[in-house]
Amino acid sequence: MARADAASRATTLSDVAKLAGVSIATASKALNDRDQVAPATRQRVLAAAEQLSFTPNQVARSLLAGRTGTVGLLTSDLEGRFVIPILMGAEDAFGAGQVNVFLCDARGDTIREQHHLKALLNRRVDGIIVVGRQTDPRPSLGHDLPVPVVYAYAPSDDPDDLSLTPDNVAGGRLAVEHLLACGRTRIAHITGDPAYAAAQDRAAGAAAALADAGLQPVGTPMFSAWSEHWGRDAAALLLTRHPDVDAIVCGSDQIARGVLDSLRDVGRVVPDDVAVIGYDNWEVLAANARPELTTIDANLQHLGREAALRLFEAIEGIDIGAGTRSLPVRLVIRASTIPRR
Amino acid sequence: MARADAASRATTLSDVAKLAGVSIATASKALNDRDQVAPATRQRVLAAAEQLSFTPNQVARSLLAGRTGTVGLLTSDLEGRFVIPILMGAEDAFGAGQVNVFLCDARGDTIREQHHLKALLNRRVDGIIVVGRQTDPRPSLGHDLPVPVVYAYAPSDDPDDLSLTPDNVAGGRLAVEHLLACGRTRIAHITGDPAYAAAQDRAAGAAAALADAGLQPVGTPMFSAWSEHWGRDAAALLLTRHPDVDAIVCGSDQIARGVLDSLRDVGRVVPDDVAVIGYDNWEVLAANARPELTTIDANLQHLGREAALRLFEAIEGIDIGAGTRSLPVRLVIRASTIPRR
DNA sequence: CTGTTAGCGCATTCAC
DNA sequence: GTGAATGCGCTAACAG
Repeated sequence: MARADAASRATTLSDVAKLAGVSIATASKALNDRDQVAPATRQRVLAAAEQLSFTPNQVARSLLAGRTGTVGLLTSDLEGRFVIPILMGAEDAFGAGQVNVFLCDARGDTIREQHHLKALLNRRVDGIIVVGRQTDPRPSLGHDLPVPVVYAYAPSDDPDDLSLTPDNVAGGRLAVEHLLACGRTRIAHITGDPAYAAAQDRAAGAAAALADAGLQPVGTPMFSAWSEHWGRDAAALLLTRHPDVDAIVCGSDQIARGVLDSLRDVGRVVPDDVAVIGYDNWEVLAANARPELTTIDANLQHLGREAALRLFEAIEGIDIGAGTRSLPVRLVIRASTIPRR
Repeated sequence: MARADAASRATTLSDVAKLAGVSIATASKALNDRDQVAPATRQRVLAAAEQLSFTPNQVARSLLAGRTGTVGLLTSDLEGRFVIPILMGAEDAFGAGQVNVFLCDARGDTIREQHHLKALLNRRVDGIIVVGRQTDPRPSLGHDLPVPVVYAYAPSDDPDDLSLTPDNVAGGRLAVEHLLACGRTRIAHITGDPAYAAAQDRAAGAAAALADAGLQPVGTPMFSAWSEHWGRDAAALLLTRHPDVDAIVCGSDQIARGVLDSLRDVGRVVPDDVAVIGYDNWEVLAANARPELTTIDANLQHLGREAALRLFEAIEGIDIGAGTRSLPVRLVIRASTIPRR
């Protein structure tokens, strides 16, 4: 196990000052590039610091500055595949600078969330990002907090908060428009739990795009679960009722995998007979599908980065506004909609 | 956006003391349950603290105590599905108590790792957990650190460090033993990249279990990529060469999914004709497979929790020992090895 | 240019 | 019991 001799406390500024033969004030100035110090002494101090491998105690600095250079990342579920890229993006944006991230997983429990919130505040974080696991609005943390808050993925239910969420309506629209561009006209929609805003929004976007093109959807959107199983069952049902379908928009990559499976079972060739498009661009599912799956990518890492940048601005005192902003999504084209050359 | 009136600094202990009409020393004692304070005054202080909704500044406390109640979680890749449950387990073990976690993603870059390490040290974390993405040994952070370190998943290459890693040999063995118990005797192995210790260890465990049973493996272990594609190709090849195979141990759930796919293509019924077992218990893949996939679960969340607990002990000054400890894995039985009743 | 002084917010001696 | 003083490590005023 790694544990240095506990006797030797971390070297402190006064150690450096002593070694350099100056006061701790001058040592501080020298190390912080303040200009009121003679070049020679600065060199001595720097050398001393180097020799002792001195690094300033951020805790002391934080206490003095009233700012810690830390932010809290409050999430509801870590296992969800949505929060991870967002978290990466945020860590990315921050990590580049001088700020570190406190990760707190509330496990979807309000009590625990409050507990974590309080802990973060006690640690004097400079700001907080709240990351939800659905795009449905979640309760606001309120406005009586001493630090700014940005909501990512799950928007706050309070329009006075700033929330960043992926544009699911645009995603649904994008999917249909791609299929239309591929020459499809008999387009059906199989998606997940109707209680999710994500399901409703994507369906709405898809429907709107169809309407804009003067087309009717094939059947009504089929809602149920976000699972591969449902994708299989739904596709089987769909093919019986509407054998003339030539494209299926799926609410998730999981569903799309199930759909592909069923299509293969009944001998329909993808994309020649039926084109299939997923949602999420979950690599392990989309890139390994047969054929590989065209899908919508919500750009979550970018979303996380944006949230971090906005928070950073707010911390700097800049007004970042409020409301829920829908961030653009993008189409990832693979073989399930475009035949290979 | 949420930002309280910046004018009102956070209420401090002296505010409470003033309101309660006592010195800040007594206020401190009252709030910290020290016994040298009259019940009446304690009540007054508590009431004042409540009224001002006072919460002690952890930064100041940390500076004073020399301990921050924070730990660093240094990981190489967040997107890897291995680090997430470990991270959850650690967050879990810590979150219950009074410690918070700094998350640092080094993106697999040594430079960035050093950078983060330094930042964590400057923030005076009480300890560090290093989480790798493979079970291959990784470079030690060294022993000249002022805080204890525990390595999770990827062990340190230095035997003087404490490392916790899943027991892949036992996993391979467990898989084969289960198949043997199911009455299979013609067992093949399809796995991933041979450069991974995980692939080698699992293969070794499987081979040992076969040998113990006095059986020969069907063909030699097939190594290549950790992908569904490879699973399909390998299974197809295997069936041509060894049509009499009655069970396949797969190095990952992804590979197993590909194997299942190929088996279905050629009309082999799982598990009746051929039993299939995966590795990782990656829910989205295993639970949605046709049939659902029996697999090995590495208990990563438990591993994360253990790492956190060991680190905590080390912080408390308890000797946690050193070396690489392999933590037990478990079998998750689903329909791909046991026919449904 | 340099050093002395004064805190940041809190917990802990020690007198009273 | 209570409160004045001390200091955690550092930076920002000043004064020299």
